[in-house]
Amino acid sequence: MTREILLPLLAAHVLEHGLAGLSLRPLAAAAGTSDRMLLYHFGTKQRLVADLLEYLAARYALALDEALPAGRATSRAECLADVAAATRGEAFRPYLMLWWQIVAGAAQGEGTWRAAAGAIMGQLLGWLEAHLPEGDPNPASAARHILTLIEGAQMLDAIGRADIADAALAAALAAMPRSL
Amino acid sequence: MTREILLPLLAAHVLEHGLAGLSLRPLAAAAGTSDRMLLYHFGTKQRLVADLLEYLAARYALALDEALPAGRATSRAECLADVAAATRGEAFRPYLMLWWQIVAGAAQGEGTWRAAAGAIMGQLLGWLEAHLPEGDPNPASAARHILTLIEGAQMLDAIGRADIADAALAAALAAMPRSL
DNA sequence: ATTCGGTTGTAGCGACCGCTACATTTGTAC
DNA sequence: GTACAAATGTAGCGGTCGCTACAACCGAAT
Repeated sequence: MTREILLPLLAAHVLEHGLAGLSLRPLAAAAGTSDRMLLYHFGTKQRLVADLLEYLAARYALALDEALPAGRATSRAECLADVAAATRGEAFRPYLMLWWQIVAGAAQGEGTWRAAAGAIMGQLLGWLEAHLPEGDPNPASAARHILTLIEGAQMLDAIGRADIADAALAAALAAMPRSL
Repeated sequence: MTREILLPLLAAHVLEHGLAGLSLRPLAAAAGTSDRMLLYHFGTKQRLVADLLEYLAARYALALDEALPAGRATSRAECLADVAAATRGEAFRPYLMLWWQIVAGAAQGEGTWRAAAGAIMGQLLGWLEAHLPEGDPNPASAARHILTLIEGAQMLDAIGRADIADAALAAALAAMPRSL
């Protein structure tokens, strides 16, 4: 049972139960092994979590690529609407539950988590820039604007105030000229 | 040493060290008492945290009222700029560090935290609606829009990507007509 | 002076934590 | 078949956790 076989099983457990109170023995049991073997493969709980974070970030990027439409949007507004529709669905809830724990860890100043969070945001930013309309005069600025709106909306979703997020995205869409 | 005297001391420790790995013995030591007495006063760690959360939310609301300008803004853009300036400063960093842990807890489905998070967002929303210009045709919508932008920006601040937040707010400001 | 309820200290329970020492099994190369 | 390294099981270490039993202290009412 190598690390590569282990990682998806560990990821499944973490996606269901979160990273907050993660402890080796239940995690190992969920993967059909023992704490002893997790430490044998990863050396340390800290490194296990770091590796798991990296693996989960890659999986999240993959899930994004599947869920998001392939071509370019025809306007900034459509781009925002597409990303909102794709990432605010039920399918992404486990990832987002984890995401807010990563943000919390990063806010606390922990380097590993800050790096993971920055990488994930960078990836999303790259996707946004690549999917804005060809003719957009300032895709970098538009992508950052959209990303910030999406993340604010997702936070409000997470705390059970999706109503605020809905209204906000509607207002933002209304303020974005369809011609762009 | 009553609960009312204890709460500010506990809050200070939590603002510095976070809620994530909170344990009674160091917390008690920071307040000059013992785990034994914390449980005597609060009954249970769970209720202690709930009371502390309520106290911190009140303190945060107070800090907001101090930091935010008193009168109405003259435009949606000014309103956004005012709130961004007030809440993205160094003074609010401890509160925001805590905030993302509350969000993470709420995302995990924990009721107490979700309630606290919803209350805090409700308060901020109320302030925003009250400080938009008199003539705003849809203050409810504008407040939700601004709130979402602010929260997205604060998340990006928290993970060390304030650059994205800056660009996003600049773009959002540019898209908000000064005439509103 | 005594009683008594509210407050505090001491000590420790049982559970879980990350991690490790040690022995054993297993697979493989000779 | 044997030797050897990788993989795994067993058991437990030292530590921290939330929480509690018990006794002592204290101030006020009688």
